[in-house]
Amino acid sequence: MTVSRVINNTGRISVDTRKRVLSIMKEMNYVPNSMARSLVKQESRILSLLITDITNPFYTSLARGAEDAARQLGYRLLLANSDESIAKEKEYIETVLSARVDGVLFAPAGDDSLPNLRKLKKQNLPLVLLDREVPGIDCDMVLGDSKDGAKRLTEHLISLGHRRIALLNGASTVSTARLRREGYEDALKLHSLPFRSDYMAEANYRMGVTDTLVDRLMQMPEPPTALFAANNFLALGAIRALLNKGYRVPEDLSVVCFDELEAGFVVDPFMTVIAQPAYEFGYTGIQMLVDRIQDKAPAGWRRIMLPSELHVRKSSGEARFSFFDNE
Amino acid sequence: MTVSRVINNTGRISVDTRKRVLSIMKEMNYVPNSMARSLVKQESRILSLLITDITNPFYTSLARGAEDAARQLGYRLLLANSDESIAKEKEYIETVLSARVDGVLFAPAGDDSLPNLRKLKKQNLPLVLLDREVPGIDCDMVLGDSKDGAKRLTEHLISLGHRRIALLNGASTVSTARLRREGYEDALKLHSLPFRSDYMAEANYRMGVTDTLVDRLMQMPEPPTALFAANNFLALGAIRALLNKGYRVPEDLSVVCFDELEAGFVVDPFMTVIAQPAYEFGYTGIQMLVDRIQDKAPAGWRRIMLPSELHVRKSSGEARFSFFDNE
DNA sequence: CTGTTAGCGCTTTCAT
DNA sequence: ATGAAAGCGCTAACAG
Repeated sequence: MTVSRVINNTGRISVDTRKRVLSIMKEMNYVPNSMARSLVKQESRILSLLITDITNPFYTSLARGAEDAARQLGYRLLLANSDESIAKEKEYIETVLSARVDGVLFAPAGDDSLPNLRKLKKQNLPLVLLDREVPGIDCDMVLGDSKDGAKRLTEHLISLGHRRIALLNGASTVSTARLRREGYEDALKLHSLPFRSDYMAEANYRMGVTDTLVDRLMQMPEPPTALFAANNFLALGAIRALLNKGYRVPEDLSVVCFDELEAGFVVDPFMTVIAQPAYEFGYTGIQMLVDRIQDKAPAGWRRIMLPSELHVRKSSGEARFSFFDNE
Repeated sequence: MTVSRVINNTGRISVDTRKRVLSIMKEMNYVPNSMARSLVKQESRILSLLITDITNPFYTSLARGAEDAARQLGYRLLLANSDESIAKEKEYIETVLSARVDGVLFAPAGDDSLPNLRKLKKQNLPLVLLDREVPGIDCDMVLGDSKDGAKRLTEHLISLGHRRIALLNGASTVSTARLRREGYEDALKLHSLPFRSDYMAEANYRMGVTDTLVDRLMQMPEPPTALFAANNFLALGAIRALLNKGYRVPEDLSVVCFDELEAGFVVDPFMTVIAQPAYEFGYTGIQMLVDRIQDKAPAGWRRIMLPSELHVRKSSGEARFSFFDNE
């Protein structure tokens, strides 16, 4: 009818009819059905964002950025949470596919997300990968410089006099974990320090650190004097385990990590971190996605690498000498 | 066609046809269009959750609870974030209404959410209010016992010897803020302590505490020796301001608050809090909502009040005497 | 067991 | 400036 024209402010309509339509709309509490509209227009103006841990401030900041960008560009944002689970990710793919969203912002759980992502690509759905790369998938991406950040964090520890630096890493199936390890090894090499596999530990990014793991590290004949945790929650888990066991940070072990700790660091700015611009991850991601949807994007895939900052705080302190050290 | 029957596993279908259909579906990467389906079925199997601050661990835990419950009950969850803004809330209402979701879980920004909520009710959309009440709206609710929690927190301070206890409250347009103030006043009255309006301050729940505000409190002739903050972020903001100004917690000022601080308290369990079961807020809310949708709910409105726990930690210490005190 | 018809609420496109 | 017809992709209700 003419109603459609009124709603969409399109075509010529007499002032009178418009008024009448609007008043009747009010009267009967009419709300347009966006599904019906999407069905015929073949677009939903909905974008979707998948994060791996809604509990982690890195991802909530990212979500806020994505939300703001989406709103400004006239899209709605569907937010979902995979809990680092490939299975939930798969469910999620089904949903967004059948919901006919216009594009997807995707923080993959890891390399095993490949089949999930392939499915997405097969439908030609515009896709931007966030934070983590997945070998085998070519698409737009917004990443941090994990390798460089890890290197700077490790060098910070070395500059403090630490020679025995442990790495508490995420699963090696996640690109950021691999790169952070590389950066860590690079820094060691650069300063002629040996890489010791017994200083390596792996855990889930979602706070999967156990007391046992910390015990193993601290009860070695030559325990580390510093620990580089690959993300904020890993660091928190490690510190909790350390305190449980009666160790102090940084006196007994310096701890540094990737990603800011918002609430945590406010009480008493504590953690030395490489802070990534989480909000910009989301904001930039949505911009790239919408560019792609509206065919304003360049032909090739874009790969944006956002800079990070080293914040030195209290969790990292000077190494104290011991007879184990050679230097 | 027959395809619909295959997809929905409904009606009688020969094994052969089913196989053929499935294989062709695979071949052409067919994905059912859930909008078209919802259009005819008049239900979307989508629930929607609005929280006021995606950055606050209380709400992210709540969201995880809602997510889990929704998944288990066969619904999808659309997550959104109002930033405590009535305007964003309004936009959101438009969205969920036109998206024809089956029900809404709603944490209102405050009493001014009333028109927004009325709009929702006018469409007869099943609605569950979360965490905050709104005068004028009758519906299912999941709440915490703000008054009792505030009372217990205040009494904790009193039992520590504090007589001059300030209240840093949320906006008085939010029901929880009003109730927390009542609980605070009750505790004072019960212990024959005077209520002093100059010990009251108001700020936005989203970390809107300024150094000025803290200054005003601390530079009074009789400054408070303890501060009760109405939520976690208010406490964090206050502590940050205090540390900025060179005060120590709890030595110079004890600080306690509502709601847990997840990440924050892990580093070194610090804040004395009334912890609310955030996850259960979300989980229970979805259950009530789905009951309502499926007409399994009782006739009247249900109002569930979830219990909270007092966790005494380091941010609250014994009051030290001063000549200002009478007792 | 499978196909047909109709219609969910909208937006084209083409009349009037 | 307004209306009529057709169809987006699906399912309910009947045929066959």
